[in-house]
Order: sequence, then structure tokens, then C-alpha cells
Amino acid sequence: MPVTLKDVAQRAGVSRSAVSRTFTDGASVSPKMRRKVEKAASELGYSPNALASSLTTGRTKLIGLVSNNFHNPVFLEIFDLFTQGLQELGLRPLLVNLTDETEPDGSVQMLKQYSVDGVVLASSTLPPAFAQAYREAGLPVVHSFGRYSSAPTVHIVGIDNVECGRMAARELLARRYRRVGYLGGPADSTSSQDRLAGFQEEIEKNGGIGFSHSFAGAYSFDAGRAEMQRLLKADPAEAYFCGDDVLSIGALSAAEDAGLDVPGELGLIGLNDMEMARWENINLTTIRQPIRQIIRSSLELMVALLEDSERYPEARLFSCSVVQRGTLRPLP
Amino acid sequence: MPVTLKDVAQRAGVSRSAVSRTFTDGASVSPKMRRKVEKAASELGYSPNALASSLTTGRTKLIGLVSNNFHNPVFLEIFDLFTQGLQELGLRPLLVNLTDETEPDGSVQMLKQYSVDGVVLASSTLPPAFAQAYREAGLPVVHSFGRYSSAPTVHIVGIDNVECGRMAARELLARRYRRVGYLGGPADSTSSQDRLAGFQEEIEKNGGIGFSHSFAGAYSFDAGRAEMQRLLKADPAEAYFCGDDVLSIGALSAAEDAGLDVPGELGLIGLNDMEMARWENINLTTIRQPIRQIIRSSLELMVALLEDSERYPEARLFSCSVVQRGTLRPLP
DNA sequence: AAACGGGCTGCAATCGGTTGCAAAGTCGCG
DNA sequence: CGCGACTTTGCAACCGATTGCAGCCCGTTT
Repeated sequence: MPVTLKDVAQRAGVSRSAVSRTFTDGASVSPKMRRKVEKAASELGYSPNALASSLTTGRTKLIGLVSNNFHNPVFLEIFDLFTQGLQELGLRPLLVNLTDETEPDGSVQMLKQYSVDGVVLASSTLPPAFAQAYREAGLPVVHSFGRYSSAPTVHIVGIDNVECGRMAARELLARRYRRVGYLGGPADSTSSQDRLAGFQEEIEKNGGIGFSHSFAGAYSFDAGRAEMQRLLKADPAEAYFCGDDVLSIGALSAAEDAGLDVPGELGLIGLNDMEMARWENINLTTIRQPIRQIIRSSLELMVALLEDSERYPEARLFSCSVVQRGTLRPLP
Repeated sequence: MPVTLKDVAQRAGVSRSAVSRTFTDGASVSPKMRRKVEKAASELGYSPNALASSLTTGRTKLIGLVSNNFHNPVFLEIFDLFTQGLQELGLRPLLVNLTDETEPDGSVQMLKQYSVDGVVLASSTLPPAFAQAYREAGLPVVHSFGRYSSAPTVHIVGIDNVECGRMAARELLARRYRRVGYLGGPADSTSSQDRLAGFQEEIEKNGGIGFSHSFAGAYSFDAGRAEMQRLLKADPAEAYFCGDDVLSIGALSAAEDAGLDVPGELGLIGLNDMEMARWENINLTTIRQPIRQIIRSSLELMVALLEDSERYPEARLFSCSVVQRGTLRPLP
């Protein structure tokens, strides 16, 4: 049923090489030959089999798009941008959903079987073991939204989570909150830890501020809501830095339920500036993470890596900025 | 770098066929041989190249997962379920993001180049031309969340949108709303049209009810909000059936902004029952679409189609049910 | 002891393309 | 008209696997 190189060659009365060459640019083909072949090809509706050619060229143009964040709505934006970007580059995303049971080795295996040219890890909650495993398998890896480290072993594109923590702290301090808290994502997520570290550091630099922290079970609405409900039961802080917008929104809902006025009685600042954060019934003050830029840069880096897979690992960090909306009280 | 069949064969001192056979089940291999090969394979870290084998077997286990709904948060759930389901079946999702400029032919081309075994269309807003194009290219297609037709030319799994429209109408009528409206998604989306048709039919069956309708530019928060803002300017209806939860949430935000009490002054009913619909600060009355079942069934159908691609096209419809929450006034 | 039969194994062709190499074709120029 | 240089073309090997077929080995049966 599918029409192959040979069919086209036969129909055009030329050799298979000739056909192959008219479809790979940079090859020398006379205009006459090209016309003949193209005519035959279009009559037959031929399109080259990318997988077969990958056998000899060694490139599949397949990129593993790996994530474990399928519950945070911001990742829909992220997948949208990644897939569009990849498509524009002529690359194809092979989507991999890492559930809790998935082991690094299993996914490496799978990506190797499909000979992906590279792997984009899109996650802020992935244990470093995954990136390591891919790298050790010899795959070019870009970890987007990954943890910054001063000696990265894998290419990272993202933000400085520690600095974001500090930034949130400064924002709360400037507003004279005296007792503040950090409501993080999963305790074992690197982004969650780093944001805490920066936040705590900056708070403690200023003496006399009450500080506490706790973690939600996941970066999700439900987890944020549940954790805030727990906090509200016993002497909550005046303002919280939530490790992600979706947690903030959950927390917000818990606060409203409890009849608390936000920002009057409880202040909240999130992180991400997801689309929903600016919905008028949410109107969340938050720290914006420049998603588009991070993704664009990740893809550029991936392209470079495909050229030269031995490229020295680098960390690309983008600065974040506070978006003032309605969940923190105004500056004094 | 990558280790191949030949390497393993050499190391084990056997023929390549032997190695191949130990890795394909159902082939006859003696236990002794199997041990030898497996030893060599694991020492070398061999894993078979799925793409190379696809050349001779004709199956890639690649499934095109095609959608154009990257702005409706419910689709994150949908992608999550699809990718997990596919992975459990040993299939790999090749994600395709259909943007507005994408033409059916282009995407067919691409999917053919990568020899996908089948295509899952996950979209409620896709022009029928796409499904048709895939089908004509000889690809097994399942259109999930697609339009039901009594003479389907392509396998459909979804809901009866017309019936959902009627259901919404009955819900509003039972509450004695006298002037109702339909706030649909994109005017050219089939789901949007069908929901309107059912809704209007049922409303008009009951005389004396004021009816109006309009369409939002997209299934998105912003579009829903903008359209509701427009409606509120000039003599709005008492209650609206919104073609999708995300529209309802946008509409809700517009209503709250305008200082309207929901459901006191304005009633809203959505469709989907996305996760967010039950967030306490939204608490949307809506029609639940059984997403998990639709996806499970789509995958089962796809598996069946891979066995027998000539299978006669069928439509699988799942019934929806109303989820009572807080955006419609109580029954009299 | 010879014939039979079934289970394993290896050979070699094949899947759809790519590519180095050498032969063939084209062209200008003396 | 002949020669050299350059372009175009086809041959054939190869990428990493699968598979029909024929032959081998080995245990049974008579």
C-alpha cells in the first residue's frame, strides 16, 4: 500500500539513488532529473519514510518530551509552546509521561529504543536521577524548569529558585508582615526546597520576623487547599509565599471558605504567573517566570546540542519579576 | 556507540537470527541459547532498535496523538490519561499540535513519514476534514470527543452533544428561568453547534421562553469572559448554558466583576465537569462528561483497530449527567 | 540400526532509504 | 575534433533488524 522509493524510481525510469537525492537537499541533481522524479513522486503520492532513513543517517528528528507534571495547568501552556516550537524546527515530540512508578531506567530504555535524537525534560519536580540517567545513556538532554546548580552536569534552562524565594521574602517584608510562612510543593521536589531556602535566608536576615514552613503533597489545587485548611486551624501566619500559583489558588479558596479577607487578613504571593493568575476572580499577586523565553531558549539549546552533543553543560537562568495584583496588601 | 544485534551475536558466538529470536516472543529458541544471548545482551547493555524492526514488521507502535485544544485546561487531564493509557499498552504517543495554520494534508504527511500505526484525534473543535484526511491516508483513526453522526465515516468516541444541549435546557426550564441564552464556543466548532441545536430545540418545545445565543471566539477563559461582558451590557438573559466549563468560569468572572450575584441574578451551567469546576471558589453547576471512560474506550477501540483496520466505523457515545453545584438557583 | 519427526539454528533475502565510488555525460576551449 | 574538468548518474554495500527455508541435531520408534 505505501509507496516507496523504488516505486517512484521505477515510474520515473531512474535509479533509486536519484530519487533519494532529489529528496535530500544539498545533493547534486540536474534540473531535468529533479522534474522527472518530482512528477512521478507526486503522481504516486510518495513521501519518504523518515524512520527508514534514520537507519542510515542516524537521526530520527524525534525528541523525547518528558514530564511528570500533568496536573499543573501551567504545563498545558508549556506543552503547547514546546510542541509548536519543535514542529517549527522540523522535530517531533515523543511524549513521555513519568508517573510515580516509572523508573529512570525504564524510560531511558524506551527512549533509546525509539532512537530519539534528544530529550527535553520539562519539569520542576523531577529527581536529578532522571536527567543523569538520560545523560549517561548518551542522549543530549536539556532540563527545562530544572534545578540550577553551580556545577551542572546536564544542561539546565530555568530560573534561580533561591533568588525567587528571596524576592518573595523581600516583597512580604516591604509590606511589614511580621509573621510569614512558606507553603511549598512536594517536600522532595528540588524547586520546592530551593524556594524555601532563599525565602528563609532572606527572612532570617531581618531579625524578629516569625517564620514557619510546610509542604503540600503536590503542585496541585487540592494539595494547596488542604494544606492551607490545615494551617488555618492553628494560628496561621499573616502572609504566605506559595511555591506555585496553583497552590496559591488552592490556598485562596481555603481562605475564602474560612471567611478570611484576602489580602486584608491573609496575604498570598505565588510563583509562575500562569494564565489563571490574572483571572479576575483570582487576581493573584505572583512572581512571574518567563515561560516563553525559557522554552525558546531550551529549544535553541537543544538544536545546538544536536549539532554538538559534547557541548559543555551550561545553566541558563532567567530573571523573574513580581507581578502586583490583589492578594498582598499595598506597600505602606 | 549504540550496541546492535550484530554485536550481541558476535559476543555470544551465535547468529544474528538467534539474537533476534530471543527478543521476539513466540519464536522457538532453546533455553541454552536464550541464556547465552541474554547474558551477552545484558553485558553489552543491548536494547533492540524499535524503528529498525518496524521496517520489516510494518508496525512502529507509534500513535499520533493529535489535538488543537491546548488552551482548555481539561485537555491536560486528557493528555495525561491518553499518554498513560498508551504507555500501558506499549504504545508511544507522537504528539501533534494543530495550530490554526496547520492544514490537514501537512499533518497527514508528517504522520505518514513517521509511519504511525494509528491516530487518536483528541479534540471537540476539529473540522471533520482532518479525520477524513487521516482516514483516506489509510490510517486507523479514532476521534475522541468528536462529533457524533448517525453515519460515521470514522470511529467516534464521545458524547451526544445534542442531547447534552437538551439536558441543559431541561435543567434551566425546571428552575423556571424565563429567558435563557446559549454561550457557545467557536461558531465553527461542531460540538458548539450541536450543543446549541439540542438546547434550542428543547427550549422551543416549551413555548414562551425567551431564547438567544452567541459564540465566544474560543474555548477559553478569556473568550468566555469577554463574551459575557458583552452580553451583560445589553439586557442579558436570566441564565446561560455555556458550551464548556472554561467558558462558564470566564462568564462567572465577568458576572462577579459586574457585581451580579450568581446564581441569584444570573444562572450558569457548564459542560465537562473539569477539575476546576469543583474548586470551592468556582463551584460550577455543570454537565459531566465521563472523560476517563471516553479515553479508555478510545484506546480499546484503537487497539482493536490495529488488529483489524477494516473494522466498520462505529460511534461510541457515553451518557452525561448533571452535577448540581452552586451556579443555578435551586429547584422550585 | 535405520528411518522418522520435531525442535533449533543459520543462511540469505528483505524492509526503505543513504552514500562512497567509479563510470558516464556535458561542456568549453584550443 | 580531442582533451580535461566538472557535474550527474547508477551500482552496490550498508543501516539494524525480521523471517522463510533448508539443514542440522537428537531422541523415538520399529
